[in-house]
Amino acid sequence: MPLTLSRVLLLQQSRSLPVAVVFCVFRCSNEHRLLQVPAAATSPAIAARFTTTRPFSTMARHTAPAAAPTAAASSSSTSKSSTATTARAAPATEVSRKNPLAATKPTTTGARAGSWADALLPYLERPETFPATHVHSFSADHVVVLDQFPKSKVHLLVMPRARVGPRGKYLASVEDLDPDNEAHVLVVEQLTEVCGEVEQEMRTKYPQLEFRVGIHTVPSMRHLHVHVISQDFISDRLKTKQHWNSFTSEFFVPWERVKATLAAGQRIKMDKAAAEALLKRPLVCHKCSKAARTMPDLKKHLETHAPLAIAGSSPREENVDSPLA
DNA sequence: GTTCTAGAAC
DNA sequence: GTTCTAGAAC
Repeated sequence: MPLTLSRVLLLQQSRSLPVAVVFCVFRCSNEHRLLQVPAAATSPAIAARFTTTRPFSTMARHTAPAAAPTAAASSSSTSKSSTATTARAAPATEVSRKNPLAATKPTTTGARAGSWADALLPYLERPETFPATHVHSFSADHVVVLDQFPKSKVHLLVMPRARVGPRGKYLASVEDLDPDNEAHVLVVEQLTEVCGEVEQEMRTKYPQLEFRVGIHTVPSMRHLHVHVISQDFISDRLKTKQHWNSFTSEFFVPWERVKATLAAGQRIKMDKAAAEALLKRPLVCHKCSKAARTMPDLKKHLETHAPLAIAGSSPREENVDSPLA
């Protein structure tokens, strides 16, 4: 039987395969070429992002039918949240097999109901219906979602589920938050706690990665979501200058700053024109400030900063008896 | 000729 | 948010 990613993770989790073996770089069937899995990478959906040559198109997307969870996915329950978080190991249900957008209901925040801007809504309404490839964990108050177009190796979204926005709707963005509203203050406290827990969990699982927690000044998605994103930016889904600048310029606002502003009794008011200008900034490496002419150039450069375990396969590795070379 | 960007459509 | 693609850049 070929040693697939799913099987390796299953064996590792059932303790029948030493962690060291999983950590090794090995070659398997035509399905996968070089496979590098960190020792602690027990979340299959995220661990899959550490597969340097596995096409990301094999992962489920927002707008595509959700894949049924693999055996490995069904056995992953590592969250130990202190806020009654339920780690996901849900079966793929009718809802999750359909296009999530099909389940959206009319909203009152402007854009057409059921549009792409509402793609996060089904996660808020029925987090229990999604497989572990989509929902990391949830409680009555929050849901932690795996971004389906991750711009880094680890990219999650933390969302509040309280319907305390205008007219009893979900909060659309941080601009909805009122520092004088007790329910909103509670939401901010809970979000801060969950974000902290998720960030810590990811730091523990992926000690070679750095993380940032924050929001986009002008979010494209309608429902309030906080990004927990690793700082490698090694991802096939990172494609445009706008993607890059949205996470590496001041367009990305640290959650701590949002929290501090509200704690000072001020509402959040974004300068959208200034923010949009940030997205058009020239490409500059977030680690060493090296300028890049094009996105492909920048992405090549980012590989030089990536931790060894997640960097793309080196020319040397590619030359070692690759079955596909 | 190919690569890459950026704007329209969804 | 993504996809598609015209045309700019090389």
